[in-house]
Amino acid sequence: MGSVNIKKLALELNLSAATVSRALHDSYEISTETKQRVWALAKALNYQPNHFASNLRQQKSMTIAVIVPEVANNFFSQAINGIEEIARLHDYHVLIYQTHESTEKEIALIKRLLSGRVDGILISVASNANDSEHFKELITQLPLVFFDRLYEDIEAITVTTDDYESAFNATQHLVDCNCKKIAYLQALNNLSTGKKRLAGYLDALKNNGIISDEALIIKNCDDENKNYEQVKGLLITHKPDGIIASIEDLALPCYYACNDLNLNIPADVKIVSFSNLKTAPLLKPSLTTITQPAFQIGKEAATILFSVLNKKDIQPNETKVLKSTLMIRESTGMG
Amino acid sequence: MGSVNIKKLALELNLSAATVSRALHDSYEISTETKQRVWALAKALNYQPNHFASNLRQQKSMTIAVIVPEVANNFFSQAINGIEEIARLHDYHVLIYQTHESTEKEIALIKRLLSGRVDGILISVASNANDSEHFKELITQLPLVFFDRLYEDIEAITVTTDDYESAFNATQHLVDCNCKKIAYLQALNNLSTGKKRLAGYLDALKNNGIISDEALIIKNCDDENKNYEQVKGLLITHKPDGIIASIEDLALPCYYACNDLNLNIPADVKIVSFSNLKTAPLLKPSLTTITQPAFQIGKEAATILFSVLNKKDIQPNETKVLKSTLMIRESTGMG
DNA sequence: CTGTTAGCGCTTTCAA
DNA sequence: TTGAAAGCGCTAACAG
Repeated sequence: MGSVNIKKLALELNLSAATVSRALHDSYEISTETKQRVWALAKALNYQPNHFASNLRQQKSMTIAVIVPEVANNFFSQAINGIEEIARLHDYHVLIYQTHESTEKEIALIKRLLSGRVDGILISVASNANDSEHFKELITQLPLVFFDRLYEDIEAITVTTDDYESAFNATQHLVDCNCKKIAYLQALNNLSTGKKRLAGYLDALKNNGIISDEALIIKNCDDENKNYEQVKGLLITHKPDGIIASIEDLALPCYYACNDLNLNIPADVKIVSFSNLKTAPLLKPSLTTITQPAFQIGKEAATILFSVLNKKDIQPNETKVLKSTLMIRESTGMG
Repeated sequence: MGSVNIKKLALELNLSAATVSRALHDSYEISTETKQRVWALAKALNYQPNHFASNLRQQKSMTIAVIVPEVANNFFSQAINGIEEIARLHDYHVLIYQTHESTEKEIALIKRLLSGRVDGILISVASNANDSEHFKELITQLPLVFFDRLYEDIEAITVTTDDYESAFNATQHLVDCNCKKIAYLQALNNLSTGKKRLAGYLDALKNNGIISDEALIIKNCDDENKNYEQVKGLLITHKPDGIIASIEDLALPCYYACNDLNLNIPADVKIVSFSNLKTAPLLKPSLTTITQPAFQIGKEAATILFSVLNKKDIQPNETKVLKSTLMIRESTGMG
């Protein structure tokens, strides 16, 4: 709180506060000479504008909020990176909040944000999503863009990836590798993201005349150990020769379980996972991944949000779908 | 901007704005009955206080800033996670900024933050640190805590890990594994973090009667490919049997180079890296790591910052040093 | 081109 | 226990 404010500058320069304010904003109404004087003194005294005052006055905050389930997640941290880049371009600040996959925290957060604290929101919703009620009011009050994870019953701007197609292609890839029994590790069951991935898997099977089997579909749960036990049980009981992990965290138990059961990847069982893990190629053996363009998604979502904030004409339910990349890395499993 | 404000509540309740404000803050001066009425209406109309107005008035922002080199980094994203947890406990908001390892961006940022936008700052400085001048002013104006990466010439509160000891122990570990020629991949050369790690390595060598060799020390550069080439060159020319990577990103070129040169890890060369990579145990072969308690560091740093904000008695140069963990994972290199 | 005035929404004296 | 009034720092309308 450098107590040097506009009033002080005005006093020192024998000008009015209004003139100083205008000069600082490089207004066309102010003479070059006056501007120079103001700028010089502002610099000399290291004047820093008080954002709260100007926000209060202008009813805008030059701040956006990003709400994600977790920051410590390869996808989200990269997306935030992209968002941050665009925000800086617009001289905006970025508030980051985590829901830790809890809708309750999401609701509490959104309530807090309705106070005009931010001009817009970028959100990827919590996985235990059930009730989208809290968004109904929100979207009438604040520009909002959903990225990656969204509520289907809310008409809003969304930036997602080709979840259906990429799961479909991944499954087809396993079929092409002669897998006969392809299991699926399901997550985000409540969200369109999860539903589409599952649908892609199921349709790809059907397309190849393979009858899907409920027993080959494992539902993710919060407990890491339980996930591990489930996958291990699956491998023992049903001996699948292919597995699709619908989120990164579910690929890990596959590796551990295969190791414990002396199963060879990919000789005995091939694994494909949705993942933004940088070191996927270095895993033992390399993990074949469906990689979402996280950084790009962040950039796109932020760009659209700023278009709305700047009143560019954007459809209120504009949807952008980016492409994921299937990175096939099959090794013999011996190396 | 729910246009329901204190004035509106006051009008509706036939009270003055002052009374409503006091009631909302549960002031002892207000009758229970009035409080009840105010709370009821506030809830009914979904009143949300305007932070900017109250911040302006109270000269505090209920917001802290976190400045990190990158969000998409296993250490920093986990640290942010810890910070966020503590901030929520105190009902504070968290602004996140990235410097992308550029001191210039750091300086620009800090200037922006001097406007009273935040009540305190948690920072891990950019790696090309050279000039700490911009902090000299900052620390006189705002409570600030350095975590992990700091400027040595600034008297400030710091939360770090045992960089010297952990590098020392890692080197000793390699010596104990019969390594005779231990290389070091140096990073963060300008920072105490990097200097201490290097010193730990050098002292451990000396302690074992091993003469250190400049040629075995490779300096990190921004270019990934160049790092790879350097490491490859090191392996070809000097054939080290042990390598310490002082940051996670430098472990990767080791893996790639060894692979290209048909060198077996750890049979031909053992690798230890500072790293917070969750999948380190799954790498081909497993990576032995020095893991910093990132989440804990974030929590500690934030906790100390809030102690300062709440005027608890804290030494102006309190330093906290947490312990890293050496996670040894040696495999035959055949699996 | 510059100044005057008013007010953003809230909190805090001071007075009743 | 409540109200009136002032002001945090800034900017926008209006006037000159």
